[in-house]
Amino acid sequence: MNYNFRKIEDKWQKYWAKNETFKADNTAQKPKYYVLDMFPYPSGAGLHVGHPLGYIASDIYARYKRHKGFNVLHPMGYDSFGLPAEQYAIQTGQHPAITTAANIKRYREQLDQLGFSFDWSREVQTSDPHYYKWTQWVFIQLFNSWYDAASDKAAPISTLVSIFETEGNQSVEATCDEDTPVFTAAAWKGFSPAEQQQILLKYRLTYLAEAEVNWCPALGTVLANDEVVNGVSERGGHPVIRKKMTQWMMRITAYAQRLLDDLDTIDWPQPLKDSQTNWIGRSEGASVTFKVLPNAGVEAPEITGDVDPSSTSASHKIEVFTTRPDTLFGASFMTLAPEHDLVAKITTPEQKAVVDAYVTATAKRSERDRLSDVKTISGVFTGAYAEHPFTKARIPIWIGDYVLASYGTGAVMAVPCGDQRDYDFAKHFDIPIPNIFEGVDISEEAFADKANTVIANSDFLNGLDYPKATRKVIDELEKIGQGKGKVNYRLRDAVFSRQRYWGEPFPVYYDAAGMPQMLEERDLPLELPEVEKYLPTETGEPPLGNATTWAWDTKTRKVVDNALIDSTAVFPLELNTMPGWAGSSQYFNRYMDPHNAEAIYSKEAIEYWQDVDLYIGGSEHATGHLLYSRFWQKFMYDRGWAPKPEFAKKLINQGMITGTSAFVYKDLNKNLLYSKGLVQDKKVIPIHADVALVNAADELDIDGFKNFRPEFQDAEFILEEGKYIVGREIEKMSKSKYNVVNPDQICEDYGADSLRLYEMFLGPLEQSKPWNTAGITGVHSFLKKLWKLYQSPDDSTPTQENLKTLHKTIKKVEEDIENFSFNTSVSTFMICVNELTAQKCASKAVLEPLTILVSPYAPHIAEELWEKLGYTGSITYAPFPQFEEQYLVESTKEYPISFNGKMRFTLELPLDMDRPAIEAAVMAHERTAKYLEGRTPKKIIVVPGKIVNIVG
RNA sequence: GCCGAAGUGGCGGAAUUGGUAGACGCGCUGGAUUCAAAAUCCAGUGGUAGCAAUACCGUGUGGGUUCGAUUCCCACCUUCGGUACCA
Repeated sequence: MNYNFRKIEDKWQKYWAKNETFKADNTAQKPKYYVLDMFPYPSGAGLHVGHPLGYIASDIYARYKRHKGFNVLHPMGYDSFGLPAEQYAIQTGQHPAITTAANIKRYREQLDQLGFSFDWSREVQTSDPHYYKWTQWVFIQLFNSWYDAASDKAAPISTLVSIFETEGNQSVEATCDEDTPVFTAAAWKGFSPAEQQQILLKYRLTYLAEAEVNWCPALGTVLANDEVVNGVSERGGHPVIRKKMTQWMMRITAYAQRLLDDLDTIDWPQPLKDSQTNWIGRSEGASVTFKVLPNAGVEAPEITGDVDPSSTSASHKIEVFTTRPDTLFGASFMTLAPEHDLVAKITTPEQKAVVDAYVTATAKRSERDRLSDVKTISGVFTGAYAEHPFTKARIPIWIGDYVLASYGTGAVMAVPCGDQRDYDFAKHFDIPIPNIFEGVDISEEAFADKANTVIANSDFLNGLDYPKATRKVIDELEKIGQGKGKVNYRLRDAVFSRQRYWGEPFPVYYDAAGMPQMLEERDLPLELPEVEKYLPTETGEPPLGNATTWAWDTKTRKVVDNALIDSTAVFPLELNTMPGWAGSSQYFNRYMDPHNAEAIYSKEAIEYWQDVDLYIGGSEHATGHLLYSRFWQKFMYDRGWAPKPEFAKKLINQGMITGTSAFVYKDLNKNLLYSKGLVQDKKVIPIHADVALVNAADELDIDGFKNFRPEFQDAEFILEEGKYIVGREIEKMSKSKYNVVNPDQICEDYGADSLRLYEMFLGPLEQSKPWNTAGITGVHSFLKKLWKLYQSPDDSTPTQENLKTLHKTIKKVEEDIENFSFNTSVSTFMICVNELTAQKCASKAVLEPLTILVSPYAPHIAEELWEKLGYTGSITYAPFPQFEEQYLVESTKEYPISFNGKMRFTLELPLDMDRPAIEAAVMAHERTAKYLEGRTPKKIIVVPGKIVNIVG
């Protein structure tokens, strides 16, 4: 009987579905193990062979853990809100829900075909109101929380209000907006409700702010920093400009230090940790305040109200952040970012024209221009001067676009002798460069070597090194109240608003005072309204501005027609929607109890499952999803809703499977296509050919190609040896590059088990590697051999040889699975089957454990063979075989021999090796012998002619 | 520029803590089977020299440590990923 993989796979997939074989139990007594894949965005293109790589790996591990006696949670779902469905809707008018549902259906078919052991009863979809009800719920909890820096955790906003009522905010340590005024309890009570709300907004973990954002005109939306790549949008590559807008923000900066510290507690890949560390960008230094000297013609400082007595001081102040406070005496000028608030206030009338021109010119330049053009030095003098905190020297204040408004305070104290950018700026504008380093020549470039710094010409810092000088200068600055030690982070609060339709609506309406009000938990979910157009409105409002029924009636607690808005009982709802990462920041916890309608998940469920034990997904989410999720989890932990401050103990990044694109070469001017070998140095344009039209020998199917690209119907093909040979190049697998290999066809030709084995066999899980279907015959013939081995299983006693082969395999496969080296274990299987076939082994005592070993990798055939061996039911929970070393050691023996009549040592060597051969081997290695003289090694392992191992 | 990963046959890739480099698979060569092909099975396959046994050379380059280095150290080259005027 032949190996009929189609019949077998179909049979067992139906069996698993019918018996709910992989359904996880929330109350089992077994130890738990949670294996999670990053859930996919269901795109219209379906899966290609690269997508399932991580799913296969996690499935192998999940099945392995089941064999090891764990209660395994292995769920799957869809991150189904997103831009492509919306763009498709804009083009076709088709509702995104419809396209999304169709795509999900297709994904599910493809996933089922591969035989994954997902517990589909726990499926979630982020665009399902039953799911996003809880995304909205978390948002409300964030709104109702503040960050108590004293206890270093999030707390309910009500605790903050009671502090305000009893003692004002003077002693409150919180992570809040920089412009938060200081007030007393009495002042607090005197504020109107709207004013109180305004102040609380400065403390909430999610808040509204006028923020400079990445605005993408082509997409009509705001993008987060990680969605902008090289100044253009990650999706579509459209230009992005800076724009000020009122946006919902997430106060992730409150968690910067904890996000950094807790990286040490999780087993994640070092490169990924490095990029998070980099992204958070902690730097230690000091903040220093410079007074701006009064100057004729400079506008008088504004009095910003009576809440903050400190702001009524006589002059403007510039606060800077520096990592080199020790070089304070080398500061010879200051530079402000062109966008800095003070620029307009301190510029002298004489300088006003040039400054304004510079500011306007900079604003016009896109972020991309500014980045690509880092060499040009530009800037202008404001005419104003600041006062050095210690020397009281007059320091000119410049503006320059090398200073970024978004980092630190948007202002720097420029120390040209110690910083190359300051140095270049000073040289360019002829600003003095005082030297404050002992024994260092700064005539050519700045001296930035902290480790070898000795300070000079710096009053009380003279002779000190970097650490000492830093400590001293911070002490002195604190004494005069003009600075303090400070830790600065590059991490910015995350913009949480998107001007899109296909996302979670905010559970927010705006009251008569324009203040945001949250819906209550019982009002959720607030479902997306229907709109006629998915584009932004003509007035630039988000797509939800097109909805006619999008107002909140506070009496009936229902969404009502916009016409009913009266600002007493009926109010407008928020028009923005949440970004893509909202839905993916808690899904791993929701899987624990996905159908709970009363809570995001039950306490029992999360107490049982705790956290993800193994998370597998791509490294492209390093500074997006994986950072935001850690933030949400920490928040949930602070507020007592999650038992662990980190959601995933171990994470593996699977590598990308790249495609091997094929190219034809068109003559630059003529409708001529050259075979690859004939191109040489002719001027040609490479054009993608569909890889399906090329055979394994890189030969193009010319007729097929003419159908594929009708514009070459009449083209002349210049052949070599009667063939048209294409060029090859490794590229990302993508529809537009015509290099996509589809798993359906492979399942059809070779079966899912072959595909699973082959994807693992291709190479190390974490490496990126090119797809090449040719090699799949190797693993496929392994399955056929395996099948043959089971044709007449008997009850015979296994031979020593059989047992050796088996236990060698158990040992290696178990080690490989634990190390995620799935590629080498597939090789081990092949060797095992070849050996057993040669040994003519038919013993059930060997075949039974072998079936269990293979089952995580090739589950369908394993189930079928399991049945052939006479077992009923699924192999899924059969105990993983135990490795026993006794079956491996039979072929070596230890010999005590003497060498040179002086030393005694022991050899471990094959039985068939004679003594003269051993001695000849040792003699041949004089240098080794010399090394051995005077020593007493425990054991020497020798093969003819060479020493393999010396122990002791 | 900075941070990280990686360079091994024609190809994908193996190689426990330093211990027979190239496992396993693809491809290729020869053979068996076949009217023929597919499929299957057997043998060979890093390079150079040799009929052969065998010898020498071989893990990006140049050094170093070691009885012994793909593995450890230093310098450099190349490729890929991340990040970028971060004060």
